[in-house]
Amino acid sequence: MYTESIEDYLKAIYEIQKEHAKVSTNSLSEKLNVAPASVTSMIKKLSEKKLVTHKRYQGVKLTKAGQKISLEIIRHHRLIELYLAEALGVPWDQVHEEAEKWEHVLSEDLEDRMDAVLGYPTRDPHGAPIPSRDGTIAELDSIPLADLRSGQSAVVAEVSDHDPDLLRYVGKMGLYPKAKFKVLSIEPFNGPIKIKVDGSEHVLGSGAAQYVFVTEVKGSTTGAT
Amino acid sequence: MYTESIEDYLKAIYEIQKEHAKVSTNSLSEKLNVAPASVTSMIKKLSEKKLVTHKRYQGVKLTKAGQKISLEIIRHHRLIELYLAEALGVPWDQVHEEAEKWEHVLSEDLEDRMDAVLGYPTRDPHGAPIPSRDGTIAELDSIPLADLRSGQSAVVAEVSDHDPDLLRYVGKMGLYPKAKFKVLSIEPFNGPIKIKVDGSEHVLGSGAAQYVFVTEVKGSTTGAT
DNA sequence: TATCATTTTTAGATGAGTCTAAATTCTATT
DNA sequence: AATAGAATTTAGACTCATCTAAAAATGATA
Repeated sequence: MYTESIEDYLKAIYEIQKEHAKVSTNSLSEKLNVAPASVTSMIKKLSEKKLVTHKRYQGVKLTKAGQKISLEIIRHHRLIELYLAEALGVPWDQVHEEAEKWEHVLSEDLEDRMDAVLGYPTRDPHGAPIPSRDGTIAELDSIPLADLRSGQSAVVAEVSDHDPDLLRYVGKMGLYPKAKFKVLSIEPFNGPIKIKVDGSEHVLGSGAAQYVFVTEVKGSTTGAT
Repeated sequence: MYTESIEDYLKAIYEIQKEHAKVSTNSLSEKLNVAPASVTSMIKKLSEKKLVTHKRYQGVKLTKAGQKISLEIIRHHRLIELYLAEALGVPWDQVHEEAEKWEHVLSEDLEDRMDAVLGYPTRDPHGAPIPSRDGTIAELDSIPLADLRSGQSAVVAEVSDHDPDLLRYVGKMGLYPKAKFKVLSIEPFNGPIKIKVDGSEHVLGSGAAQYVFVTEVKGSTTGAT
């Protein structure tokens, strides 16, 4: 077993790697809320344990072994989130925080039991894919809502869980995973976006729209500038 | 919030205090699997935080504040045990280990949700009382099964959860909390005990019978020597 | 291409919790 | 009451993860 701290680093590296290719000391420092010097010394340790590869001043990259562990933690995290939401009615903006602590102490046996009770799910409450036990993960092919055009309709695939306020904000509009909606208008220069979800209209700031990812985009691409 | 280690010490002190009045450095050392010197230094810290009182060479005692915290942890522990058994079907010999880790990271909100789902229970799967939120606990008035006499019948109140093997052993005989049974014979000098539970007979070593606590004792006290 | 701001690393310290070995205090027995 | 053996505490060291301050490397631009 690895320490909680090591698990947190590996998870953070995986998440940054998914978006940025370069996983810098600074990005980890920000994500984990620790000083850059602390990151450097942890990187040294992870590197010795062959969980990451590291070239000085060039960022880190997970090894096979490192990725396996990070996906195990992410599996724990997302199964827990879904379990809390489904079985105990915890609101989707609170499940992340709870899972953040529990994920490090969940046994494999309990993981399996939760998985079974949930019916072997593939998505967490925010739409993020749940890695399988053997370490495969179905990453989504989705785009930010902010990139849509007027007149297009789409389906919510995933909402970033990094900020509870964001989740409450878009939740009030009904923008949960699998929700269908239509873009009525979208203003230029990152202006507000008017959408129709389940019969009712809402206006959404572009900041939030960056963090709502959608699929099944249909309709005119020429509606607005 | 206190560290996991502090919580473990407080819980251990509570548990020893319940049986032994003197909570010695050595008893803590054994219960927590740490060196006696480590206990001494932790006692110093707990004492500074006013969670225990301590006279050198004379053992420790929980303060009001210390007891409150230890009961909160025990509440977490026992609610989790019951939840795991009821909601996820975890066998009663495994719930302790799982709860031991989870108890330290359980939020108050989740505690409340589990409490409600379980219907505000008063006993964990081993029959131990669950402290209330405000820190009251209904300690049981029970005696070890080993102290019974031939011919007496009684009801299982609680089984010690300190050893999973013990739980599996007595579980095979049906000696769960609330089970009624009758002592058919009991041999002297800590000999084997023959009992009848739910229609079938079993023989039980006195070692195990020390850790099974019973109430509602009825019948002859004069049956055996 | 030389310089300067940014990023990263090194050096050294800190706090938490643990350990071993040695000293001290207590207690039971003669 | 003296003393042997057990329990407890002190002293000093270790690991883990972090920090701050300072040095070094990078790379962007004038």
